[in-house]
Amino acid sequence: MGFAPLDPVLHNQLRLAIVSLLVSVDQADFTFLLDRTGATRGNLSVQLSKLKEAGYLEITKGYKNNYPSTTCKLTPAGIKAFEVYVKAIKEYLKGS
Amino acid sequence: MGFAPLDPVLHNQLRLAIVSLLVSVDQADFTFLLDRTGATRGNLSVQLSKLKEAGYLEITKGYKNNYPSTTCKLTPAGIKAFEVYVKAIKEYLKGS
DNA sequence: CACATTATGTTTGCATTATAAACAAGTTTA
DNA sequence: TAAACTTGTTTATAATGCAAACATAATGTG
Repeated sequence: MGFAPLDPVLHNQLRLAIVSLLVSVDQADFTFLLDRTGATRGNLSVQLSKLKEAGYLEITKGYKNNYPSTTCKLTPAGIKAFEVYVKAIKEYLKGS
Repeated sequence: MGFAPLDPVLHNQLRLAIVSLLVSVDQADFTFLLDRTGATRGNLSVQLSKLKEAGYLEITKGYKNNYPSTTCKLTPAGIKAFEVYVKAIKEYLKGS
């Protein structure tokens, strides 16, 4: 039993944190993710775009209290990818 | 409870696989790691060097059947780092 | 009203990383 | 001896990560 490949989209600290959060809360806006992950805005913006481009999340832009607000939600593909990733990486953690 | 940072030395597919293997078998040579990880020689060589440079493993060069043989073994720091990494990444996998 | 400050993100630029191709050095086989 | 195999290292470059700089609009403040 070799090591399963790790989805490169998810094998990144910030993107993994984002997806991990979204799996739990189902939906979240930019500011929430910013707060929970501790990332910079720039990095968060970039990584959200990559997750979107991968088809793992859906981004909806709207307004909240007159301010722009970006809302993120995992797609079914995103949820599935997370599950696959979790299963795969657990193989690597044996021996722990 | 935020997300703990993930040791960048270990947060790499090949290096993690190497360390994971070494935690189990205690000691292994280049060819064994090559076979088990499926990596290319070049990549394996580079990543072993990085693990060594990080102080996570000790490399001993010798001969086996007249051929050069590189033997790898985790240092205590390497073992500790793996444990810390495992604990840290498990936080990200909640919701699975 | 004018001007600073806050809120929310995006784009850009540079340093780091990952990885395979090319190279090296020696051994076995025919 | 020449070809092929074994064991690894170095190098070149493409991809990635990340924060600084930029952009835009709303809100306070004097």
